[in-house]
Amino acid sequence: MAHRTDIAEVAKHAKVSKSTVSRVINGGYASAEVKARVAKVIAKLGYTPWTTARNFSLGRAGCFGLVMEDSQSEWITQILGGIEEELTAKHISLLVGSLVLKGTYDATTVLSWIRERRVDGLIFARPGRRERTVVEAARKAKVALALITPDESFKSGAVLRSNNADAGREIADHLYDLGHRRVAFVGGPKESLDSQQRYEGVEKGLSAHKLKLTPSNVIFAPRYHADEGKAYAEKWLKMARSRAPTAVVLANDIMALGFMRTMHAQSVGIPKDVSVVGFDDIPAATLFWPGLTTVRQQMRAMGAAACRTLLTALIEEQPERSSLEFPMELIVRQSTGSVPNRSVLP
Amino acid sequence: MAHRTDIAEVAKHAKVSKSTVSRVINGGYASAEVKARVAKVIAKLGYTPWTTARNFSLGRAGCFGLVMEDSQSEWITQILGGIEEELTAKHISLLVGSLVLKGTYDATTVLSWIRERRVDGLIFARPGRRERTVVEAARKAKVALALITPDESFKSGAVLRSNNADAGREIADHLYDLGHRRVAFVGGPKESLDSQQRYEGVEKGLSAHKLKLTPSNVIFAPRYHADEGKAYAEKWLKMARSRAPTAVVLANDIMALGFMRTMHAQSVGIPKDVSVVGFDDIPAATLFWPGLTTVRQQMRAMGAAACRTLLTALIEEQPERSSLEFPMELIVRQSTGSVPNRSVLP
DNA sequence: AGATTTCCTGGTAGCGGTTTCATGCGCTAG
DNA sequence: CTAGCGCATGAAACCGCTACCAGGAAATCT
Repeated sequence: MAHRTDIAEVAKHAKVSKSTVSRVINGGYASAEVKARVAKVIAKLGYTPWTTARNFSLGRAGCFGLVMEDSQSEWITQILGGIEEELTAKHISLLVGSLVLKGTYDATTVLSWIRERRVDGLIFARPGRRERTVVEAARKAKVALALITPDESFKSGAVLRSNNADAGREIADHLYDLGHRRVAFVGGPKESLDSQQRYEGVEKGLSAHKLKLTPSNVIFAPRYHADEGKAYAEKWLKMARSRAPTAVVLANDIMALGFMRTMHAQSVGIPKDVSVVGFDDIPAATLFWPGLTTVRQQMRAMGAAACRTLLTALIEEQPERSSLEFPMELIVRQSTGSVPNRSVLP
Repeated sequence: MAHRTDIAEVAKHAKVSKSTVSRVINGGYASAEVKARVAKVIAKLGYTPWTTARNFSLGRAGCFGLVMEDSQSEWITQILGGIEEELTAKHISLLVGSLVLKGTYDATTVLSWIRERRVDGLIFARPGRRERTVVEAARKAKVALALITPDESFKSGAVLRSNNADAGREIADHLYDLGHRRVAFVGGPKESLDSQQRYEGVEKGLSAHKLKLTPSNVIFAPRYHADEGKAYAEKWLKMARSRAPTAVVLANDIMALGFMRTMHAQSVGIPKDVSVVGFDDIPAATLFWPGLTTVRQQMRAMGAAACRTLLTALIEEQPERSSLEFPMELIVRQSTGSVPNRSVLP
């Protein structure tokens, strides 16, 4: 029963046509007098345009989609925060889908979003090789794209990436300043561009101080997992202390925490005996003791920027490719400290 | 230019009317022969109904909204997983909004969802006192409601809650079996029903073994924060070992990790010197050493159930109130162990 | 056999906005 | 004075789908 006021009713009360009301709302031609009168009626009746009808009329979905793997959900809060910031008041909504990878890759959810035209744009957080199919489908369907990824090889959409290289250099400087001369790097999978770029950054940073990452001190783990940190810890424990690295940089926080955890269990002091640096600044990084020195990505800013590019893409034609870089922020906590005495001496 | 096939085109090719095509898609009357013919044409043309148009025609939004505080985002992945499970293939989308509480409470985003009829239903994860306004607004606007909360006092919507009491009892049993006789409980804010129920559960469980939570071993911290765990750790360290609790139950994992971290720093062994139990099973609980014994909420199941109730509410009239309880699962890791020798003796 | 009932189908009317088009008005320029 | 222009307005078309209604055919019941 509860009657719902629609634009026609507003028009009737204000003694104008539907078109005029629509123009007042969306800012078309209208005399000051009419504008005021209509606004008053809208306020009195408590009218709000029905979003679904508007979207339908405009031929759009009024939605952006966010696609990420489950495992990347550490960032979800931050990305969502950034997205919300931009989308609130823009009359655009956000769909969230995680591509849960149950053994075999299944992108049907996102593909159906595209087919059913439920999204006007898609934000991919860290798309991998497997997401290429989806990205390609989106491109063909003229769905706007924003890709949060270090991978520059995508041929369409706006790419937003963190400056891994600079972050690596910053870490190298930080460790050098603390007196470290033997540094190890534990990367993620070889295919991971993040891992690759982080490695190169650290390597460059060290070489600026005439230091090298010797091959024996570099490992690329098959996956980003705490156990890989543990595995390296065990390797470290077997080394002669005089030759063991005094600082270890791991390509993400999970591995770093795995490393620290094992060291803890073996009573190796951090940072007394070895300093540790991670990447990503996941929430758990502060909960640990010692707090993990790590590098934070500007996920919030990237989420917001992704939305802005999508919004502009809805109006203007989206350019073939665009690229935007975000600096990372070194967060120094307690897991890094001065080099142990044993290694200051020759 | 790219022509988009609509239902009329399908109708033309199949030599039937639009209505018939619609019926074939949505399962109305249609002869087997017609069904087959239409299905064939749909497949050939690659036709998919446009969701926005359908929603518009059906007078709905085709969206549910998820509302949670930033601080509860530990659960977001699980809840999302459960929701997706239910919503995929149901042609309903999900909006996510976090009510970021910037000093003063601001619910405008969600209120605008309701006003603009952008959601058919709302899922609240742990609504607090402040969310009552929004819940009330939703009720008035006939938006379906699902509330994941231990609070039974909401007057409308489906309430989904974890069985904190049983979980508390299970913890008590577990600790008793390990030989613990002096147990402490660190709760969250007094107003937190979760905290309250968890306390009562542990208390009941212990009393079943003729044990008591003495008032001196019970604390309710002003907030769920790692520092509160730390504060209790400091208190514990000051106690005479012969009288200090041999096991500490903290009302959430964050506090538990804060506690463990401080103990670590003071070289108190866990579980050698004291056992620790948390609540919630946040991701970091496994990363710590020792792994934290904790209780897991079935967030995934609750998210899924929330969707199901909302979906049925869209069809039938939603009942005034309903309530559903989910068991919690005790996850025994390494932070709990046999009681230290010192306290087995009288 | 005739009267219902059940099944199948097409025409048409919305759903609630936006947008195009035609028209009218008042002003300025030629 | 009139042509031309910019602004203001209303009528009507349109977006793509579903729902209602009417009518015919087939099956079932008396």
